[in-house]
Amino acid sequence: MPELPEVEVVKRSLQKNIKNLTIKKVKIHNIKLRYIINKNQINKITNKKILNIKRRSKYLIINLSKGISIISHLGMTGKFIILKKKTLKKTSFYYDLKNLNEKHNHLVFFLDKKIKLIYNDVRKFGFIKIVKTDLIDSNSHIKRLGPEPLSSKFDFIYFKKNILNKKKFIKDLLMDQKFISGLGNIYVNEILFRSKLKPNKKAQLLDDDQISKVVQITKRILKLAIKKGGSSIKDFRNNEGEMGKFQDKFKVYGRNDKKCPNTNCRDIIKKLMINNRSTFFCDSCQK
DNA sequence: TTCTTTGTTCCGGA
DNA sequence: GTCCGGAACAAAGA
Repeated sequence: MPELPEVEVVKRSLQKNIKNLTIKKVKIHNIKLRYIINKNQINKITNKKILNIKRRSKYLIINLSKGISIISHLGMTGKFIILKKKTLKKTSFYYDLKNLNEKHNHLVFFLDKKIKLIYNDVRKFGFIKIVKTDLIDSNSHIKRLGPEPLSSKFDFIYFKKNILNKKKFIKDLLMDQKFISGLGNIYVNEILFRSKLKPNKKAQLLDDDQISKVVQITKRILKLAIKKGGSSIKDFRNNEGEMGKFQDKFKVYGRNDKKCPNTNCRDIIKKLMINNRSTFFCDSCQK
């Protein structure tokens, strides 16, 4: 489930592998992703050079020549896979390819040097949109996004200013992309455990120390997760078919009924639904 | 057949 | 007008 760190890992991998290549041809196997892809959109990106790959929140932005860009969201199970003749021989990647169900390869981009970029998405909640580069900031997906958690805009002062009168639970606030963009259910559960905050604590009740802590922990966890190559819960893989390693660092996510990882605590991790999302926490360690 | 999974959007009520 | 919670939606596997 790609959240900010996973999308960042994908971005870096795309930068390494497909930057400066030209899209020669695009084959659509399935037009029905989150939004329907039409032939006209595909025509706009053929014979364009890939200038840069960026990330905003959980969105990938691929800048092409002639002022055209691709905005993509991976949804739950979206993956970009880079296929080179050379990489086929690497065992880990080859293994992964064999296990990849080809019927979920919805788009194939044929690039220079016989490199193929495949968009594979089992659930089809992800999307690809073609937009003019100078209209990205005003795009409906992008324009309402709050600050990037790793930017200097997300700090103690911003947090404190924006929780006044916030009756939301702290968990819902961290999930709110208008407040802070890029976090999803998994990382929010982990951030709250490490910040020692109950998910259903009202945001406006956080004191200064708690605000400092949650800001600091958020940045630290995201940086570490990026360094570890993201998290592979079910099927996240980077472009080269490799798993992330951050899931080994999970302290609460998916660990309901198991012992709290804090050595001096004897409680077990509880699971409850908040806003229809699985929420994992330790009743003793989180206040 | 039903349940679960996710991020986003929409709607009704406060 | 704004805020908030809940539900709907997309698809498929268990």
